[in-house]
Amino acid sequence: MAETTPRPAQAVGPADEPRWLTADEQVAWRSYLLGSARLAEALNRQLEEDAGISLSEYEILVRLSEAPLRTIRMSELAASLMHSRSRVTHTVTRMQKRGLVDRRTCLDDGRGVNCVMTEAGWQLLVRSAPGHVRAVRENLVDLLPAGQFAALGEAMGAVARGPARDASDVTG
Amino acid sequence: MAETTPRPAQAVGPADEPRWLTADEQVAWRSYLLGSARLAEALNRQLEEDAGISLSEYEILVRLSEAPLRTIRMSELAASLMHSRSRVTHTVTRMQKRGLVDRRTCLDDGRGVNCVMTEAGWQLLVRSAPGHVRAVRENLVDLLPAGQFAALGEAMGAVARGPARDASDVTG
DNA sequence: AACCGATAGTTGAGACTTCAATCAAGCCCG
DNA sequence: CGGGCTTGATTGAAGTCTCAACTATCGGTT
Repeated sequence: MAETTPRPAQAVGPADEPRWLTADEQVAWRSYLLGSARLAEALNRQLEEDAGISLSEYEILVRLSEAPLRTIRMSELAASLMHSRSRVTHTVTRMQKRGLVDRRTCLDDGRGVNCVMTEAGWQLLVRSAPGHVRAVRENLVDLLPAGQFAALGEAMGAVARGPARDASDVTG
Repeated sequence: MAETTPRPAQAVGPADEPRWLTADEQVAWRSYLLGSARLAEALNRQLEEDAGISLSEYEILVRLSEAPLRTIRMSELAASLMHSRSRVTHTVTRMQKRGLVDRRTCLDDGRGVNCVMTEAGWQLLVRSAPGHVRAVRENLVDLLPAGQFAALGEAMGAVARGPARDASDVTG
């Protein structure tokens, strides 16, 4: 077992010795990498085949469907999805060409742009939601006992919040 | 709360009524989506800045570093990463241009191609591993109590294995 | 030996994302 | 009012991934 160890540099200066992952942590981490890859793949494939949209486009439709007037500003859309502004711009442009969303100028802020879901977008969401939910169940929720799924949600919530940024961080 | 519900079609035919996610499941699922997006983003950024490679390239280097003769066949590489063959072909081509890996024809199978890590690839892995591990800790492992991280690993292992495919599945 | 379906890998086009540069509008301060 | 900084959004180029089509080899069959 010693020879093929993944740790490139076993002996490092004691001062800044990196804290390698333990064997158990390695296993968990690789499971995460494989599981998340597999899950993303499955969900994207299902949506693409059944509705002709990607998971990010679906997520945009969901956010819009929940918003008052089915309208959200571009930057809020980006923030709520943890996507870059540029990414949302491109994605919304493509969706707009397909008639799923529209752009409106933002009245109270000349810089802002509102993204509005069209009726066609709504219809597409209605049609694709059941299949998507089924895929989420088959590939995630129903694979785990309820408690374990809830725990996973908790954990990933902490990950989404990210490392606590205290004042000593060099943020600027 | 009723009006902005994300469920497009509340009333569906009772026969094939979709099993929507419960409110709790919704929260957990969205935490997953946000957390995984944030984590992938953080790890990719760190590797790109500090080592000039992406997470998938890093993973390829790790797999190679663990293999006998630091050599793996393309298709095994693809399988072990849950990536498509095509994706691995493209990625390896780029890495080869940068001198991180090399291709060798496979002696025992004329169709096969072996991917070999070069010394430069090994050196790059050695240099970048500490920073990457630190990022994994900061953005995932150290955010969770040890037991919770282990549980997450368990859960994602089940996800990686995927839905049990019994004989009644139409797989062919 | 010639065939045929399955497997390994590549290729190129199109779709998607990232990054840096740009533009426009808001905000603050003297 | 008139800078100058910050924020919101877009653009285009470069990089990456997916998908379908293609080539080549292997294995089993006759």
